[in-house]
Order: sequence, then C-alpha cells, then structure tokens
Amino acid sequence: MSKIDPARIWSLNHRLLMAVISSVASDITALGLETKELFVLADVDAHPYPAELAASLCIPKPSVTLYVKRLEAAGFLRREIDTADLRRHRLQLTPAGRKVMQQGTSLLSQAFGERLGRLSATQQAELRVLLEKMS
Amino acid sequence: MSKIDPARIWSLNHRLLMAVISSVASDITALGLETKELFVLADVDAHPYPAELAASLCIPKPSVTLYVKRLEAAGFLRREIDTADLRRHRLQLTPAGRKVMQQGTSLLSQAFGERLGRLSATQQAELRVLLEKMS
DNA sequence: TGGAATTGGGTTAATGCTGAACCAATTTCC
DNA sequence: GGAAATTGGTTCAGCATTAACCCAATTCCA
Repeated sequence: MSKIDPARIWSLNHRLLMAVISSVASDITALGLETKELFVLADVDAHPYPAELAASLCIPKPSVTLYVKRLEAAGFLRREIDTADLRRHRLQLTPAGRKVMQQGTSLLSQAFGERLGRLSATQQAELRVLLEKMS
Repeated sequence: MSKIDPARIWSLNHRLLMAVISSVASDITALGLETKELFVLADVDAHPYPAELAASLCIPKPSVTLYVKRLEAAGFLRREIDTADLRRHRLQLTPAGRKVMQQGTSLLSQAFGERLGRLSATQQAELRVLLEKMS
C-alpha cells in the first residue's frame, strides 16, 4: 500500500464528481434548469436564506442573487421578506420547483448510483460515514 | 442505517471538495496561478495533450486552449508540435512549472489532509480504494 | 489513390460569473 | 439614545468561460 497523498485523493474524487455531473448536465438543462441552479433548489429547504445558501454552497453572494432571480422568474421559487428581520428574504420552493428539483436530483442519483453500484452495500454505507466524518 | 441516496452522497462530497478548494484558492493564486490552471498543470504529466486534458478534466477545449496559453506565457509550460502527428501539441512542464505545481499541490494536500486526518490510516486507505473503484 | 469522416487545436462572439462598491436593516456598545 | 460596526442583499463593470464555427492533419475505406 503506497503512502497516502491527500491531493491525489482530492483530485481523484473531484474528477469523479465532475464526470458524473457533466454526464447529466444536458438532461438537467432539459428540465429548464442549470446545474448550479439545481444545487440551489436542492438546498433551499435546509438553507432558506440567500446568505446561508452562499455559505453552504461556497458560491459568491452575487451569484446567489442571480440564480434566485432566475429561479423565481421560472416559478420554481417564492421569495418573501422575513417579518422578523426586514433584510432577510425567506425562500421557499413552489410545487413546480419541488417537482423539478426532485427530477433533477433523481437524474443525479441515477448517474452517481451507477458508480456507487460498483461498491457493496456495506462499502456504500462506509463511504457515507467517511464523508460525513470529513464534512 | 437509513437508505442510501446517491444524490445526497454526491452532494455531501461535492460540498466537501468545494469547501476545501475555496479555502486554499487565495493561497494558490498567490503562487501566480488560478486553481483551474493548477489542475491542468497537475495533469500534464499524465495527459500531455490538450485534447486529453480536456477529456480528463471535463473542461471544454477552448478553456484548455486558454489555460495552456496562459501557462505557457507564465513560463510554466512548454509546447511543441508532435513530430508523429502534426496536429498534436505535446505539452511539458518547465522546471518552474513543476515547482509551482508541487507548491500548489502541497497547499491542497495540506487543506484536504486536515479533513482526511479525521479518519484513521485504514479508513483513509479504504476511502481511496472506494474512490478508485468508482472512477 | 482520393474523397469523406474524424480528430486536434484555435478563434470569436456571446454568455456567465464575480469583485468591488453600494444601500438598508440590525446589532453593538458607550 | 445614537454613532459605529455588522449583516443581508443588490447592482454593475469587467473578466472568465464556452458554444458555434473554422482549418489542417490524419484516418478510413471504397
């Protein structure tokens, strides 16, 4: 067993994720959604404020503004001022937004599931544990 | 143990990698290098032709053209026409290029190593095995 | 052999993204 | 209370990226 080189693992991992996402990118855009926008949609339930989304997804704030604007225009997102803090804009998926988010997520699951399928069920569970530990 | 959702694992993993890379981005640019350019530099030994780089890194060809042009201008890369196939441009790291690539890689290793350090040596090895299996 | 198809790489015009600067609401703290 | 600092969000100018198209070299195959 050769010595562990963190950058090598990072790179290997990065390549894997990029290959998966670019393999489904066209199917995702066919839903009327950019991949970056899908990430936002998929994270709105957990982080319903733009600033939180930016931090959670490591995206600059102006980009979030832009994505949210597009998603709202597309009818996937609703935006309302938070009554407790008039600076904050609380975001919420519309039914259409939730549906398209689930469809996009499903595409991603299918593509990544193909790779995951090369592992045993135990290994898949182990992988998740390892990733959670590092997160 | 809850059911495995591939998209969830993908997303968890993606977030982890993005957090790591954005934490070192400024240090990397301080080397006179953009992060995308570092990826290219780090892959030149394995894939010495632009088309190979594009495929390997999931980057569009015009982007590779641009990165290579910048890297060559910075003196990190040499480019020569392949005598066997006059269309191909064989790329090669210069000593300066290799040095800066190692420095950049080292920064990435340090940052990701912090996360990896939360795992035991066996778990780190296991992670690599799992990723390689999926690649 | 030689035309069609493929492949490597580049150019350009258009689009996407983001750093810097900004405003408004809130919080801090004297 | 109220000036200063912080935080949420936006705007815009400028840079980064890429889709569409191009050319030249190579390969395929009749």
